[in-house]
Amino acid sequence: MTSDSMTQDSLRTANLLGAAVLGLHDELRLAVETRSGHAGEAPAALSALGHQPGLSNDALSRLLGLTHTGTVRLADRLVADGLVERRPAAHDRRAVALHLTAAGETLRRQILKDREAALLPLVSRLSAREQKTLGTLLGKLLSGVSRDDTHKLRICRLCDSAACTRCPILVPVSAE
Amino acid sequence: MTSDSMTQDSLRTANLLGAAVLGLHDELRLAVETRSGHAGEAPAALSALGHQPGLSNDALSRLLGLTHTGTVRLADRLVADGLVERRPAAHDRRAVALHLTAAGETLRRQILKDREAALLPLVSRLSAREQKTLGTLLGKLLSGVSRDDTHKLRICRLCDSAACTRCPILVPVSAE
DNA sequence: CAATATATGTGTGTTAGTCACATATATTCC
DNA sequence: GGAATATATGTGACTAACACACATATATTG
Repeated sequence: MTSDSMTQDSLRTANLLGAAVLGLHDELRLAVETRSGHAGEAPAALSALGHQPGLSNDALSRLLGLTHTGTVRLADRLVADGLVERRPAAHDRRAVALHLTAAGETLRRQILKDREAALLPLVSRLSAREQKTLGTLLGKLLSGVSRDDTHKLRICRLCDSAACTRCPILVPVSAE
Repeated sequence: MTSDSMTQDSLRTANLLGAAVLGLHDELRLAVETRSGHAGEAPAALSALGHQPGLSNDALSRLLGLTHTGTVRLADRLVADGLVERRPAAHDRRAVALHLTAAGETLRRQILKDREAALLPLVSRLSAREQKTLGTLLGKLLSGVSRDDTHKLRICRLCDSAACTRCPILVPVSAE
């Protein structure tokens, strides 16, 4: 195999990966936005607050990739909808601890279920062996994109912790 | 392997796929929006008009998944930026044929290059054999999501036709 | 040729953000 | 123990990228 054809093959695979990411993202976005009744980062916010209750606005903004202000406005909307409540933070009287309400927790579960319902039929078209291979390859790709710890949490902001066994990117606490 | 563990493994793979889609989509969105100076579907519109010059507003709206009105406004912005021009359509005097200007074509190439620059280093972390396997698996996933012909074109709206050899989902683009 | 369907575009509204700025609390450095 | 500085939240004003309701122009069909 010449270097040129290798490059050409890599380009093809890269392009195909881009198409898959775009096509699947469309599906997943539709799934989580329809249920939540909110667009943008609202579903991710609910999911992240499920993982890490008591997150501050500031921490949440880094996780979602929004500005601080945008996150405050997002929290406003979620509070207005009765999905999130602002509590005083434990050790910092400036900070706010964001927590899901019971309604927020219910909605979060439904969002994750809808996301799963969009993904599972696709994965199920593959054999058990193919699924295992896909998992390995995705793990390698993800370890390539992920940067610092915040970014890793960011990538996982819509994950279902119940389904995330042996997460390939939040790997052990070793040296970062 | 019990059915339960199979389901659990599938769930894990599905979740991992979701994380990869989200993490990669973040990267790709940043890449194409930064260069284009527009958010939302503008980069995809430029790319799609590269594939299919002369697309009508109506056809473009279906491709991008926007309402007709949203597409008209998007075209307004692109025309105002000198990237797109509206020409009379060939056989329908109601319709408008959207074409890239020279500046639009240049920007389109840059957008595709930026997208490729985000994807290629990731794919290159895999061996040639792994890349081939990934391509096969992605092809199967994509044939699972893609529905009608319009939807297939939609998935490919940001593809680089130069890199897309042996596209696993797309029927020939010739006739519109 | 009348009725209907299709394609574009305008006025108005909404959502999800942004930036600039103000306030309150922590932290750090003499 | 202050003073300077950093951090965290929040408000006012604005913008981008859409959506909906409606109007107009052209095609198509009965």
